[in-house]
Amino acid sequence: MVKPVAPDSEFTIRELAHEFGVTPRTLRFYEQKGMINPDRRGAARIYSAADRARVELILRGKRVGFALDEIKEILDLEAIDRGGRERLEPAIDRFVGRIEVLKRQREDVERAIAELQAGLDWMRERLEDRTPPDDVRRRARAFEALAQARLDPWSGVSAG
Amino acid sequence: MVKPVAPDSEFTIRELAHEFGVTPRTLRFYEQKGMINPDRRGAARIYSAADRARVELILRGKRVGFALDEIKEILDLEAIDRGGRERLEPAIDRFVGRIEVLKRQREDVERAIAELQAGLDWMRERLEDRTPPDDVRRRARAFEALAQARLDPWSGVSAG
DNA sequence: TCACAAACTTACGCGAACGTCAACGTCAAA
DNA sequence: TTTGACGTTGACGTTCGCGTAAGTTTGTGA
Repeated sequence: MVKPVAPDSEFTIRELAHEFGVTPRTLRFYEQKGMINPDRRGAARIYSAADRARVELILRGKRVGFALDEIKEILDLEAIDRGGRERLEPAIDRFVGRIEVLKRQREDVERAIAELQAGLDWMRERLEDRTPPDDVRRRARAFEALAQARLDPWSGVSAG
Repeated sequence: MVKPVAPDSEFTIRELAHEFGVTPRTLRFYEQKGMINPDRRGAARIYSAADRARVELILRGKRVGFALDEIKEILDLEAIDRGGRERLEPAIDRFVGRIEVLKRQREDVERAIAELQAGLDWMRERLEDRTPPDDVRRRARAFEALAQARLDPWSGVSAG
């Protein structure tokens, strides 16, 4: 899925944009924000394998919900490293924080998948014009309750 | 983490907003978009347990990257159901699509966690003023390469 | 040498998701 | 009765992540 490329590879802006399914404008925008800085051949941008890798990380970062500024911070690890201990320590803290956010995100994604799957099963039963079997009903209960904007009395409420 | 509440619970806008870490303005905004419609006591909004559950789903949907309009569609499952087959089928397709997106996202999150963890280990070794051990170096290699914006010749490139 | 595609810069625009006033109503405590 | 705290409805402002011209330059093939 992620093609490895030779480290001496070079790409035009259009090539790279097309590969990642974005527009050239997007890559220029990232550059303007200081997230990448490709070499120039004349005025034209020429992207290296490292630039390509950075773009890849930027886009994955976006997909998991990070803002561009946050991704930039991650990419600036090099500068942090050269800055010595006083810059390294808070950076470590922020990294730890980000990882925690991601772990929560992982749970959210799991739950969202389960919820959509429950709704999906329910809809499919309806499509077959059947009354959903009990297990499907159970899994879809929360979803159905949401859809109907009402709750059965105390259904599924565990004490505590 | 997610408190279950009695189905006859009621909440003011401020209570609910505070519980979920948003502002009242946010809840009014969702209502204006037709995603919730709490009862009124006079002019004041009064939120039920079902409303609360919907808000919960909205916010989780947001965290996993759905747009509000998409979340609205999910919440409108009831209307879809009452719409009969011709509305149900395309809705099922979109649900399937959303689930696929989420599964890809799950992979992205895993990779992002691994990357940040690699970067973190690397930084911690630097902080200890030690040369990171080989395994850490290996895991952090891609990250370090990004940070330094250069790549060792053909490192880790599996022929393909 | 000319044409033409593809790059460039500059700059304004836009939709999403709220924030932030402003101006007003309501209700309980002092 | 006045003072707040909390609620309401507009309506405009803001930030993010680019889209979209407009006009210019650069490079390559005929």
